Amino acid sequence: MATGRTHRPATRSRGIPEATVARLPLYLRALTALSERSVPTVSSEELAAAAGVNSAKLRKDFSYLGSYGTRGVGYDVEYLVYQISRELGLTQDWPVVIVGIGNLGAALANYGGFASRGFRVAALIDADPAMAGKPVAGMPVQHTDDLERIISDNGVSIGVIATPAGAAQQVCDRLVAAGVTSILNFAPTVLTVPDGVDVRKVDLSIELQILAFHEQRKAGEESAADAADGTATPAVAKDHRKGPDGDVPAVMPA
Amino acid sequence: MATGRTHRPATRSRGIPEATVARLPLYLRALTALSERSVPTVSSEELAAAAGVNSAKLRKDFSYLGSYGTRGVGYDVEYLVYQISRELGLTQDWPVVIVGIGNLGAALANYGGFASRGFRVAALIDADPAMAGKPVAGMPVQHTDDLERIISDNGVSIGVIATPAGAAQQVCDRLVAAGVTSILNFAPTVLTVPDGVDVRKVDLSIELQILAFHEQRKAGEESAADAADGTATPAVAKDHRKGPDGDVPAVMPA
DNA sequence: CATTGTGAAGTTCTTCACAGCC
DNA sequence: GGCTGTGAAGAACTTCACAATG
Repeated sequence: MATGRTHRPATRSRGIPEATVARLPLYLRALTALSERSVPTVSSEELAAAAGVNSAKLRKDFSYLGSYGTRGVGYDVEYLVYQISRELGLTQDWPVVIVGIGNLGAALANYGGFASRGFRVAALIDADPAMAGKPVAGMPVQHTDDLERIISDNGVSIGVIATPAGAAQQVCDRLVAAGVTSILNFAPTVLTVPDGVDVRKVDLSIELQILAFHEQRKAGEESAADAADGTATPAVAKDHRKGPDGDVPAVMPA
Repeated sequence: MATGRTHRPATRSRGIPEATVARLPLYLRALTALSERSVPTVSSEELAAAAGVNSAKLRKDFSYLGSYGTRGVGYDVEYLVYQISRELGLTQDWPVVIVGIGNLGAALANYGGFASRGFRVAALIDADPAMAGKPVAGMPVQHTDDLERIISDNGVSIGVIATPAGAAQQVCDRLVAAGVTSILNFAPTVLTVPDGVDVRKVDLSIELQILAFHEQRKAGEESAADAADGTATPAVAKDHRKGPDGDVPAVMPA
């Protein structure tokens, strides 16, 4: 399955676990906040709390990057910010295109979090001719016809798909053919891509469905046996919000 | 510090693995598409392809729900749709509130994927007095002052936070105090909640950072494979994304 | 006999617990 | 003394492979 892999001596990192990679941005965000407050060093315990993970996990994660801490002291904030940024490839500029400028696409275009992390929105692309030229987030929307040229001219390797589900695969194919090798997909559909292309997906309704599952679990402990029943009994499950809050008070943020 | 311990793995006897729960919405989406095409039955192989997972995993996932298939034949589409919907708690109506009606909040309010999955946007809430009364997605924005009443009146147990990072924790505390027990957080900050409250997180810039990491890795290995010869033939690709997916694209460890 | 359902093996991730160092 | 770094144990998840079965 793994295509012929060659050594990549550029970075010393020998395979950082995917789970760790997924947390690095979290650490980076917490560290950036500390940096802005001019905090010079931080312990794994403090940083872990700020990032919402446990300290053993954080230390283990950092151990994959190298030994960047000082025993008895902690980690140098600035130094860590730099190391993690470098590891994530954020020391360079990544031009991205957003395809599909509907409500979500426009919101993404306006989202400040991209620019502040080394991502530059190079172009906004939409299939609707009526959108062409219209300014969104201070930049004119361009037509899909020019997709290939835009990708090429700007050296874009990361594309964001915010089109309706029906158009996503087609857009994806064109992005990939034009040279894009990483895609962030907001369309609620499974994208098929060639080897070597990374796809991450964000599905808003899926997140809610997962919450609903757990919510349902909380709602009642009474019905014990309603599982592998087999009988398709049209559930009459009625929405029954839990009692008038008689529970835990909000946690006090430090 | 954050909550000392935020356990959730209280997986009782009949607990469905979290990784499986995260995939159920994916299966449901694929099944719904088949259902609309009036396909009566589907094999694990076919359904797995449509959902972007491998068939062994899918069968294993379904085995946690019960024995809903027929050996030699496959799964009854309608029946599975019902069973998964029930398992996810989608046979009931879930009123949700969206707090923070900026670009993203408005996009979420307009997102059709919620309604079609049993989620009903019960109210839009914003702290800006200028927004109050303004219609967004055909419904008037209400002021934060009324948050508690809105939650209570509508029996809301799921809240979506789309405010700036600085306001998120405060909004979260109020939602929780008012009775919300599941939160979908779009603000780029770690939320601290009492035990019993679920938080899922979607962070757009984190997703891009993870892509950037892999993108950086690719730089160096010449992709002799898919030269863009115009044939955007998506070979049977693998959506080799890793991670807790359901859980990690943007999942909060809690 | 095609396909499910599932023990068992394999892999990845998390947590523990403590040696090692400042 | 305080805190990092990490081997090892443990838990969760994935994949294999094949018996079971309609």
